[in-house]
Amino acid sequence: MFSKTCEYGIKAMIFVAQKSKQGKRIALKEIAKGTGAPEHFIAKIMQELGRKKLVHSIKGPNGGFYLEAFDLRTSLADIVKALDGNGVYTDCVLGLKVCNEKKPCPVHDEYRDIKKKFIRMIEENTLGDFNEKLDSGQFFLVN
Amino acid sequence: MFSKTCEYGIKAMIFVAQKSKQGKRIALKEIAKGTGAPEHFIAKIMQELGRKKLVHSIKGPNGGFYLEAFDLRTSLADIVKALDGNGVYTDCVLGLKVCNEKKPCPVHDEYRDIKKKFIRMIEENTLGDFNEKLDSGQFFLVN
DNA sequence: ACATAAAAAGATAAAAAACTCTTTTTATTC
DNA sequence: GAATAAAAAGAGTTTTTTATCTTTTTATGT
Repeated sequence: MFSKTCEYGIKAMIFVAQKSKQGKRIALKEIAKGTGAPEHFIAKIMQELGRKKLVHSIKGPNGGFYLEAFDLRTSLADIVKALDGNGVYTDCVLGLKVCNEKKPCPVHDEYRDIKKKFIRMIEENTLGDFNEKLDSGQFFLVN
Repeated sequence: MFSKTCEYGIKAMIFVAQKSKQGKRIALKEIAKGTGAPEHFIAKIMQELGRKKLVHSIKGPNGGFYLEAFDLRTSLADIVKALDGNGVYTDCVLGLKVCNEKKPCPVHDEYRDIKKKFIRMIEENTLGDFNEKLDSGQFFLVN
């Protein structure tokens, strides 16, 4: 579904969002531990998310990654688009280059609805939502 | 979503099903052309599908791949399982090792319904269905 | 200013997926 | 039974993804 890069990225953003709420900055090492991602790999991912302004960071002692309150409005879709591109929106399930309403692939019609729901899911779930749900023990991020 | 291997495999099976209906055997070269897959690559894929008995073949002149009437009951899910494994059934969208009803990931509940629909889609669409729909011009397999 | 702690950047390596080439086996037809 | 046509099998290459290692830059506290 998502690339490993994207999976790690999502987990990391949720993790940072959580800690960030307490006004803390989080070091790569902690993010790696907290998400189960290899440290240097998650470093690259955070850099990319940083370039795309989805997360912020400060170098040096007491530095680390953090989110502004503002950033809690970031949706899963934003992260996915930043790391995996727009494939979720544009690609045919069967990988056909030509597949649209006029020239539908064998499952195009049936998939339309599924795709719509999936996109709604990633667009409507924000880091802020996850923070709240996590507080109330409604879900877990286990490795 | 699916691996390239799987995408090619699905297209190839639909293609063979179509031709097979006319009692023809189809050579790799034709399958490659018909699906846009590299010939030697689709060869490997057909071999694997052959081992798993989803398609049959005969060597030598006038040989090629074909399906029995029986095989038209093969579903997309059968092909996906043969080539990509059971990930679609078992894996968490976020790639978490632990994600279930007791320890749900952040989008587990919402994804449950989507997954269910997706699985229904691949299980209920068979090669036979595609043959029929194709005959009535309801869909296309373009590259 | 210096030591230190952290991220950023760059380069490299390992693993997996996608793709290709060559040889062997099997069936067919003449 | 020789020539031929096709798939099967095996080995190899390329590309992409995932992961690691090293160096540089930047900020902080003393």
